[in-house]
Amino acid sequence: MATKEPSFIERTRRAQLIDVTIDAVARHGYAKVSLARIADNAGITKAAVLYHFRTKDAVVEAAYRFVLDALVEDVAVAVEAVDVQERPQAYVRAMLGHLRAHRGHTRMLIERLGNIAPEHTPEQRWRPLADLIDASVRARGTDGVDSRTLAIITGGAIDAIVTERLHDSEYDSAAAGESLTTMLDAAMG
Amino acid sequence: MATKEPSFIERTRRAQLIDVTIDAVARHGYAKVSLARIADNAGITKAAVLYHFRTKDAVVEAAYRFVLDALVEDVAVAVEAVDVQERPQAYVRAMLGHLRAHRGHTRMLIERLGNIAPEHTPEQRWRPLADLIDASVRARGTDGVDSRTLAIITGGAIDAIVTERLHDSEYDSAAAGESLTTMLDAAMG
DNA sequence: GTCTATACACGGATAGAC
DNA sequence: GTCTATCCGTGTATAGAC
Repeated sequence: MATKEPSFIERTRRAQLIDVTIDAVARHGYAKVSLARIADNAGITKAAVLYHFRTKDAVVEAAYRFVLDALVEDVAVAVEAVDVQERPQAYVRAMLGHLRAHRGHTRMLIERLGNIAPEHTPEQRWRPLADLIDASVRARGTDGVDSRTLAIITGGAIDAIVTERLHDSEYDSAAAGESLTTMLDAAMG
Repeated sequence: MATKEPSFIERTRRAQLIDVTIDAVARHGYAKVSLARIADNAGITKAAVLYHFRTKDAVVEAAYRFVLDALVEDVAVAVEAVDVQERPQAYVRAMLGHLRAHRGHTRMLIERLGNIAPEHTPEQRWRPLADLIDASVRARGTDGVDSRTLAIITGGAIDAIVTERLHDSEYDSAAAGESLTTMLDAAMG
């Protein structure tokens, strides 16, 4: 039972709305994005926006999804390009690199990741990295490593580095990433 | 010229409002606290709340301040109780310990720290720990350590550990703290 | 000095006109 | 399929009761 194919206008409008929403969040922050602002920047009325999305949150969620998918895709490619032992470090570098390359996406991602969305458990955030860590330590022959904690620590550290760079564009997030990978490497034995 | 002494009722009401606000945030999250809810839980009207505080944000800010002051005080005592070399580790332990002891304060703190308040630069967050790290490495005779980055990484890691515990009260944040202090110790040379 | 009543502006959501 | 009119909730300002 395939759902109805969306029309051309439908897809165009949704893409446009996602685009202006990402922009609005980058400019004014997650909390201050109003439906009116999104509608205004898209050149339509509030109700017209709510025709294409059920609620305002759905618009923002879609924009977040878009940005997140780009990140996940990018990181996945980078991670798979290297040897199993080096994947956790590649994860860190790819994450920071992607956000440096897509500065407009940064604020959206960090402000959302910080918040607690009912439907996204924190596990979804650390599980992928924890799996990479498990595989890496297995390949190294080390053991006794708590991959969950290591992934949580590393993820939090990445957030903090990115946040710092968002406020100070002179901050060298690549160098910070190297410090982090070094610490991670040592912790994995 | 000293500012006017606040009356008994004034101090009592403010304390009560701060209390119900902390509770409301712990229950429903930072974003969903409305002035109406605060007023309701305190048994007065919205306007009465705004008599004691200029705006809704001022109420929430005061509640945040209250919770933050308790944390800072607690951590400062713990840090000063130990030797200079061990202070960064004591900072981590005290931070996690305090949040374990005041679970009702946790959500308030992390949701606020995540957000970007215009008046609070991120430096205020990492500077104290960076100073402890600087003093510690000086005492150890190590050098070449980027204390800013190390503080940012550690602070982000603490946030992530606390967030995880907020969602899974079975999670052993003390053990995670030990992993973190070990990593920090290694990074300081 | 402390509070209630009321009124307004704005944001989000819905019903129904076109 | 798109937008107008409208409604409800939230934050804020003012007047005035006690």
